[in-house]
Amino acid sequence: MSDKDKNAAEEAAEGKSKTNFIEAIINEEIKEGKHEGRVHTRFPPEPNGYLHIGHAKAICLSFGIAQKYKGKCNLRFDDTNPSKEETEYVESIKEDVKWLGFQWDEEHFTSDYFDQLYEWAEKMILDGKAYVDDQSAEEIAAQKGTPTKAGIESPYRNRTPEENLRLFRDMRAGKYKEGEKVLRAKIDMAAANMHLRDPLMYRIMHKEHHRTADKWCIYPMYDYAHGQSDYIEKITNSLCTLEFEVHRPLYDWFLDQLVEDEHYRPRQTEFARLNLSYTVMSKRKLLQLVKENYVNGWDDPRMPTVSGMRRRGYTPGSLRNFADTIGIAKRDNVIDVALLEHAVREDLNKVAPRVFGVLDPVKVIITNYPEGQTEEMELINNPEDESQGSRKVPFSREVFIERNDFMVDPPRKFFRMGPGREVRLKGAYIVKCEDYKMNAETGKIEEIYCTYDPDTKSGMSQANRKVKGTLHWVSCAHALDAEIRIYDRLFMDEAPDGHEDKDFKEFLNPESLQKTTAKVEPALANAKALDHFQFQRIGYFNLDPDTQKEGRLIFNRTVPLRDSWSKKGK
RNA sequence: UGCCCGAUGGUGUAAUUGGCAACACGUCUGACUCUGAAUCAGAAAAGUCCAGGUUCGAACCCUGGUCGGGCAACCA
Repeated sequence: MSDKDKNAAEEAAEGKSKTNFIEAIINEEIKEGKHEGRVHTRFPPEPNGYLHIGHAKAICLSFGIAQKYKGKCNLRFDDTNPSKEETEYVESIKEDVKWLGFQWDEEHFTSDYFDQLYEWAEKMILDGKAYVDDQSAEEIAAQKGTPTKAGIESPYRNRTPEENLRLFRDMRAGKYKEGEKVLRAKIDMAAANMHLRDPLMYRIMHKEHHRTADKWCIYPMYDYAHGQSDYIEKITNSLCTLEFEVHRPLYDWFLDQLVEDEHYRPRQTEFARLNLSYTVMSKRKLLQLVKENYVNGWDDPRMPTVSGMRRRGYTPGSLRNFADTIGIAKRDNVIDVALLEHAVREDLNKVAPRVFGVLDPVKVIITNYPEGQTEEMELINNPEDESQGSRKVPFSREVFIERNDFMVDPPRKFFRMGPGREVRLKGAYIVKCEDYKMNAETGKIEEIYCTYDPDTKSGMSQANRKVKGTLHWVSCAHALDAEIRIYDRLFMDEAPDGHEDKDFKEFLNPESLQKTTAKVEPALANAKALDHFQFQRIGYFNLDPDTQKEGRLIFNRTVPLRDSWSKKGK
């Protein structure tokens, strides 16, 4: 654990951070002496996909609460549906949780509890609380009624416990086909809460389970498994998202039937899930993007997955800060991605070295600089961290600058180059734009002609002269060509998330991934590959995305014109 | 026309649980800058969905509305 983490934990323990409503509930429980002040949470993903930024919020919450109260937090894989779950996902989830900076106290699988759950099911059958239904899924659905109309009881509802037990054991023994029989809880077909209308507890699935293989052919449903798993693990606070709110009465009902030690009864509390603007987080849709090759895998840098964001250069700390900033509440929310991007910039600015690279080069010729001369300019690697030192960058008569760092007719607050203007080439000289060559047909700038002031080299007497702005540059003679993948937002507009069936792929940004040849400084010669990300206001480079261990570089500004400039004119 | 939940500046969250509505992001203005659009200084912006009620006092409690979300998978 880093010092920073420690401080955060201590601060939280001392109650310096703001308290959310869940902490208020826990404080109340502690005051009442519930669980003897013990706090034990859990993060229970289904291993059917990769974790995304929404999960990161949930992880920070459950693990964060445990840290704050010096309690425990378990990682539990909710693997009750073998048709969707895979070991690949289990591994990625563990990796992502660790990367986020959390270590779970216990690791479990719901499948570890299949025996116990089965035993409890038999008990419920014997108690007359559960029965085997022979009807089809369609028939059961039809009998369920609607939110405004009560359901009707199954003709099999009143079988004797003995018969139910025999049938249930036969189900387990594999005597029936999928869909032929199910086990249902006997609650109330007229309940106002649809989830209480004799919900399914077990269904038959002749499927290989990623952990129990073919041991079972009946699998428990989420509602039957979750509360009991919490109970088994002695979870005190079971935190989940809002859509499970209507499940809580059922969660409690099952516990009512089975809890023997009230002391260990867990409590479910719901919070609002994260919604991010311009971001699709539905696992189903992310899976579709992967399967249909719209992206290059779950960890494609454009994906909102934890692994994608890792490749994109987000730091664990920035994600935790983000989670902390958005807080926890029960009301639906949509967070602007700008807030997330702000969190990375804040973090990256402190750690990432700066380099020169020109994505869209225009040649600048310094007409009064001696031909063939080269100077080594000393550049600070990170203005926010002296310990990162400096490097030498060669300078010569012809340099590339960014195309959008020059405007023929600059608006009021444009501090970069324009005809007749002086700007500083960062770490080198002040230059003045004397002339430029424009393609008459396309209006494209082809070359810019400048003169330099030899007395203004960084560190020299005249170096402090005020100029409009500062530009990054790369010497033409020394520039390296770098194949760069430029990543931008995956979705341009608000694509429908969740279960809406509109084709969200229509909202994909066709230019979310572009390849270009940029001019970069020689120091990047050993970079294996460069991925460039547009974080709204800074360009960010990830060196060597394969190992993900190498550099975090900030390419000196690659910001497009601000809207407000064009609005205001000059 | 059922049940459950929610509603506080543009956005998101607070408000010592009934006691001066605060913080962050964003926006705007100015300053500064060898690019961090960072930083610094300042400003605008809600009177807490509406209508009643209780109270010395209500964002908070009560009643009735309005609006928004969720719930009818052999998914989780």
